[in-house]
Amino acid sequence: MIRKVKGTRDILPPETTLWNDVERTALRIFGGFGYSEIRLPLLEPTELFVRTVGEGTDIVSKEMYTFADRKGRSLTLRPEGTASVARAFIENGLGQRPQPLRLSYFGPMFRYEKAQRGRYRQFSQIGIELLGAATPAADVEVIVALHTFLAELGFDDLIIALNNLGDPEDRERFIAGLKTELTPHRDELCGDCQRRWEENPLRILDCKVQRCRELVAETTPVADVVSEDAARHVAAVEAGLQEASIPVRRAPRLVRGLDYYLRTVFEVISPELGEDTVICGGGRYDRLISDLGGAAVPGVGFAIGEDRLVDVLPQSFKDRALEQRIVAVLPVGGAAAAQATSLARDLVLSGVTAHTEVTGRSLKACLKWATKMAASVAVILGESERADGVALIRDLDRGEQETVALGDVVARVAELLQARR
RNA sequence: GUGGGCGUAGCUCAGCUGGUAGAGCACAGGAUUGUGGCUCCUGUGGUCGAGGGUUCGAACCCCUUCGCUCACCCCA
Repeated sequence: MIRKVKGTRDILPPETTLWNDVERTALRIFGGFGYSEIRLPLLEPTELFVRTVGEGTDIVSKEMYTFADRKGRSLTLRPEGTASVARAFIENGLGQRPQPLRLSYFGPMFRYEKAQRGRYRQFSQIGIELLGAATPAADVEVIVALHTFLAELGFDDLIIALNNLGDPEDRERFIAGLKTELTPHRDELCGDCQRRWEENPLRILDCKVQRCRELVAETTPVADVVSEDAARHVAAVEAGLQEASIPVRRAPRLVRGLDYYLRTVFEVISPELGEDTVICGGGRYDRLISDLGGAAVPGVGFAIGEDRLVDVLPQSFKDRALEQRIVAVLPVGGAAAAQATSLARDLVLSGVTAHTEVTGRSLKACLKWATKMAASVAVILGESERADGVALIRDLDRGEQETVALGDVVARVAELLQARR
C-alpha cells in the first residue's frame, strides 16, 4: 500500500467544509479591511529564506525541504509566507501601487520536523501583511483584523500576547546584557539553555524548565532595554489596542523564531492546545524588504496556523459550518434516471444541495440512503408519478408526503428546506 | 535530532499459558408486491505492519525493520 508522506495528511469530508468556511471567513473579514489575496509559488529559491528567516534559525538550519532541480538550482518548499510576499513585492514593483499595500494569503507551508499534534510537515497558514506603514496604527489595525477574524469564528478564550523586541541594535545590546546578568548562574541553566547560550540566546527567555524560568525572571526584560523610539512605538500599539477593546497580555519573555521581526511581536495561544502551541504568530519587520534589496518599506503582519485553528474551532462554528440542507432525488425504476438528473440540476441552480440516487436501488433502499446522506427532503420520481407529470415530495424529518406537479417541485422543495432553518 | 507508547477488518477493539482470527460500528442486500429513521436476518471485508528466526505448529516467543502516535527541541 502506498501511504502518505510522513507529516502530511488527508483532510476528508466533512472536515474540508470547516476548512472552506474558515478560509471564506478569512477572505471576507480580511478582505473587508482592504486586504486582497495574493497567490504565490510554493517553490522559491533557497536563498530567499536563508536571507530573510535567518541562517541561525531552526527553520533554515534544519527544517527546510530543500533540493536541487534538474539544472542544479537550489529550491525550497516555502516554510513560511512573509518572505515570499516581500520577494513578490520587490519583483512586481508593488511599491508603485498606492501605499500602504494590504495583502492576504493562505495555503500550505513545509517544514521538515517530527510531526505531532498540531505540527505537521505540510501545514497551512492564513496570513496578512500590511506593507508601507511604519506607524503604531498599522500594527493596531493588523491585530484588530486578527481579533475580528477570530471572534467571527466564535473564539472567546484566545489570548493575544504582545512583546517589544526592539530594533536589531537593541537586541544585540539586550542579549549582551542578558548574558552578563545570567553569567553567575550559567551552570544552573538546563542543558538546552546551555546550548542556546551560543546558538540562540533569546530562546533562553521562554525555556520551560522551572529553574531557568526563575533565573530569567530576575533579568531585565527586553522591553526595558530598547530604544526610546521602539518603546514609544509599542506603547502606542498597546494603547491603540486598548482603545479598540482588544484584550492583550504583555508577555515580556515572548520571543519569535524568525530573525526579521523587530519591535512589535505577538502570538495567539489557545488554552485548549496549551501555551506551547501557538495558533498565530506575527510582528513588525521594517528591514525585511530592504534586506532583500528592495526599498526601505516597513511591514507588519501575522500568520495563523490553519491546522491548529481548525483543531480548536468552537463548537458553535462547527455546527453552523456543518449544517446542511439537502434534498435527495430518488428515481424509482430506470426510466426515471435521466429525469432525476435534470430535476437535480434545476434544484442545484435554485441554490440547494441535491444528491441524486444513481445506483438504481429499491425505493426502500433509496430512502435509507437519503437518510444517511442527511437529506431533509426527498423527491421521489416513480412510475405512476411519471405518467401523471408529478413527483412525490417527502419531508424526511416529519414523515409527511405530498404530490406536487413537476413544475412546482423546485419551489416547494425550497419552501420545505427554508422552514428547516 | 532525542525519548516514551502502539501496530489484528474502513473505524473502535477482543483474541487466556503458542494450535493457521472474532465482536461492535460502518458498508451492501433482505424481513410479501413503491416508502427511511427502531428492530431482526444475511453478506462483503483481514497476506494479524513487513522480513527473518525458534517450533510439528506463531497474531501471540526472539531479532531486525518500517510505520503511526505522544512529549521534548522548535514552531503555525
